[in-house]
Amino acid sequence: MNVGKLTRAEDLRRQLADDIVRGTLPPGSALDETEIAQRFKVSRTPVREALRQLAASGLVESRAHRGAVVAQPSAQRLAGMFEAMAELEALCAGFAAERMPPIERQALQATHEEARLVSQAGDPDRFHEVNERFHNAIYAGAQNDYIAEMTLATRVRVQPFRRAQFRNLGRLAKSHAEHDRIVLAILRGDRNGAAAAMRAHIDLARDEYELYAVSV
Amino acid sequence: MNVGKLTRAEDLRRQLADDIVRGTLPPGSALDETEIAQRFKVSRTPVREALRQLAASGLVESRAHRGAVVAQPSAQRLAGMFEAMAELEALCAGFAAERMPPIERQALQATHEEARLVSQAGDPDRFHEVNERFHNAIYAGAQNDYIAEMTLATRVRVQPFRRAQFRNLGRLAKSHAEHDRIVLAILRGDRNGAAAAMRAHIDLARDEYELYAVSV
DNA sequence: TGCCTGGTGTTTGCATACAAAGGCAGCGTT
DNA sequence: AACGCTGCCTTTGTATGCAAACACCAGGCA
Repeated sequence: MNVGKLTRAEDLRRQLADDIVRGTLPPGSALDETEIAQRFKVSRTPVREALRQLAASGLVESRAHRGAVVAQPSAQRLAGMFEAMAELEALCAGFAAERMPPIERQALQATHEEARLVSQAGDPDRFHEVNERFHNAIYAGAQNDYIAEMTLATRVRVQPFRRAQFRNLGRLAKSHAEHDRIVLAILRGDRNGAAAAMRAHIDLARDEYELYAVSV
Repeated sequence: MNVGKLTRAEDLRRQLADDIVRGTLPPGSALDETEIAQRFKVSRTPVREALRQLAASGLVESRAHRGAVVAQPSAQRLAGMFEAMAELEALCAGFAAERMPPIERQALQATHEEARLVSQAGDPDRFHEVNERFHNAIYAGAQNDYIAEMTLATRVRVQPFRRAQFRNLGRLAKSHAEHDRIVLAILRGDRNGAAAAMRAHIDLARDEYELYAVSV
């Protein structure tokens, strides 16, 4: 159960965060301390600590004496989170265009190429994984760990609301075409171009989400 | 002791965060659970919860079985935090230029005017307070709560390292002159101008910090 | 009939006791 | 004399029990 050197609370935190991000625990789900404790065969203490940390990171909302639920932001707040993500990712892309060392540029190109193959194969889950690596490579390329962490955290918090995104047919190919423009701009050191291309990419992803959301 | 409706853990979190931000607990200070519990006359449980939350917010660092200390970022990471702050504040200022409703614009002007008087009076503590209100008004003006929170959180995390900033002589007057350019750009709806002015303002504040830091 | 009030039940918040993991010091060995 | 090992001690991690707060329901009063 508690493998390795991880503490139980840390283990729970990861597990719950994963369930939230992957959609197993959809927004609004109640998180009962006792129930979780029994399910994971631990006492309430580490469960409480895990929930506190998740609340601090924004994935769950908890109010005193009234329990915790998976965060369910308003439409307005969600729009704000998408906007923040667009700006942060654009910032990372812009910095990456200026600062990314040659080796990382090559790795980015390789990941991008890998994504092309996967998108042609039409495998949504695998594309999702490569897509994450692609964006992470750009965060790292910005050469600013603090900004990279903020950007990743925002992506994680938005993730529960863009689940079935790549299920949607031509999205894979379109996404890859947008990535293409981003990569070219970064490789040619064009900060403004990279930022603009990334902003456009995220905005399109948001639009896809909205199309999906209204149809649910 | 536990006045109002606040829970003990929440109370402790605020108190400790305040002590860290105000410099009472300088970076690197050890945070012993038992010692804090005795000092505040509570058990270790709420102390642990408070420390966990502070760790999640980045103000303290804690490693399993090895205790918690007030966060002490490397010079490189601190530089990254300053850069992030500059970009986030610039983003807020740019959005504010486009989106701020008339009433908030008037309030911003009023705060700015108040700061002028205080800077002429040469009262560092009071200027610090008005300065915070000024920046908060711009965060709010961006009309995006998520971005506003991120920006404020970054400011808070950097705060322990810019303490004695306004002690330094002519900094008050210079700061107010920079604010002037920011306010003018926002009022004329000049997004790029506002962002650029704010970025310059934060960069100068960072430079002042570096001057101060090397002399310690 | 509708609203307020009081009681009860369920859930969270806190305290205390115990377990376990690291760090350190002292001793022995090389 | 220096290095490594072992055992203790300090500190954190977890469990459990109790207290307190909120929500819901029932009963009475307007």
